[in-house]
Amino acid sequence: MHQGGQEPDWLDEDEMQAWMALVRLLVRLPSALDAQLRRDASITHFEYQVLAQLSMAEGHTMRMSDLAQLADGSLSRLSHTATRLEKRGWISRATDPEDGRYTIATLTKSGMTKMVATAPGHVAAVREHVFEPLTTRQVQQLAAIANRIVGSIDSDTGPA
Amino acid sequence: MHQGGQEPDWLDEDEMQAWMALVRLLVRLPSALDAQLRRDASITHFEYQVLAQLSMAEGHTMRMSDLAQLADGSLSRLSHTATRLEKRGWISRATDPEDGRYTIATLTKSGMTKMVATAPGHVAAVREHVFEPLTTRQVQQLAAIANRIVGSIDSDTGPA
DNA sequence: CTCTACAACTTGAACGTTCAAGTCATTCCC
DNA sequence: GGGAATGACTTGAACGTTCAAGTTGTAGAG
Repeated sequence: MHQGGQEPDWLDEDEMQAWMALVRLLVRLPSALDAQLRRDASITHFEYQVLAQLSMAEGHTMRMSDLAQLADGSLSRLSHTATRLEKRGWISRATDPEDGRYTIATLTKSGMTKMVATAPGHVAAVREHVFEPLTTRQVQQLAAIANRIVGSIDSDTGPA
Repeated sequence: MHQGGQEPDWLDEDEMQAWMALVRLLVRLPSALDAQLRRDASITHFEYQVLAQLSMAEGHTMRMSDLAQLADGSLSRLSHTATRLEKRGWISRATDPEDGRYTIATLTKSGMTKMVATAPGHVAAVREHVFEPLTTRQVQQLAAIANRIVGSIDSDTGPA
C-alpha cells in the first residue's frame, strides 16, 4: 500500500502495455482451455482439476478440504462440483471413518476411465497454447513470474 | 508411449511445475483483482474494463461492438453488463444516428465520477500484485510471453 | 460429563456468464 | 423496389460460482 519509495498514481507506458497484455492472457487462456474441455469432454476446467488431483492421489482418494486447496477453489465450490461429479458417476463421497468431520472423495473406476480419455486432449491443448509458442527459457521465466505474483497475493490474504 | 516425435503425451517435470504455477496465477490473480473492486467499488473487473475503455475514448463514447472487443468479452456479455451499468446511471445507450444497426454507449458524468473514484485503488492493487513483486526485466518478459500465448490462441480461433 | 468453540462440510438463493434464439437495420443483387 | 443475406445487438433460460447461513462432529475447558 505504501512502500517507502515513490508510488505514482498511474502506470507508465511500458507498464500499461505489459498490463494490457497480461489482462488479455488472463481472459483468453482460461477460456480457450475451458472451451477445449467443454467441447471434447463436456467438463469444466475446475472439474478436470478435481478429477486430475484425485487420479494422482494415493488410492485415488482425498479429503474434500485438501482437494479444495490443491484445486484452488473454495470448499463450497468443490462441494457443488462434487455433487455434479457424483451424479455423473465419476467420484463418490463418504465420511472419514477416522474423523467424522471430514469427507473423503474417491475417484470411481468410471471416473478413472474418463480421465484417461480426457487427459491427452487437454495436455495437447496446453502444449499448443503454452509450451509451443514459448522458448524453454520463457517457460522458466513464466514459472518464476507466476510464483512471484501468487506469492504476493498469498502474503496479502490467507497464505494457507 | 512418447518421444515419438516432437509431441510427447505428457509434460516433463519442468513443464509440469511451470504449468501448475501458471494455473495458480490464472486462478488467483483475477480473483484477487475482482475482490478488490467488489470490496472497494462494488463493481466487477469486466465492468471496470468497460468503464475504463469508455473513459479513454473520444467523447467518452464507443460502439458496443468495438467496446466488446477492447474489453475482451462477447457482445452478449457486454449487453447484459451495459444493462446493469445503465441502471446504475454510469452509462447510457443510444442507436447510432449514422447507422441504425449500431448502438453507441456513452459514459455519463456520474460514470466518470465513479471512474475517478475507483481507478486509483485499482491501479494500486495492480501495482502491488503485479509490478512490485517483479523486476523491470520480468515485466518485459511477462509482456512478451503473454503476447506469444494470446497470439497462439488468436491464430487458432478468430484472430479478430 | 456437559458446554462452548471451532472446523468441515452442505445447502439455497443471488449473481454473472454463456448459449441459443430472436429482432431490427442495412446492403447487395436481381 | 422487393427479397435474401448479413451484421449488431437483445433477451431469457441454463449453468456455475459466490455468499451467507445452517448442520454435524470433535476437542478443550470447567
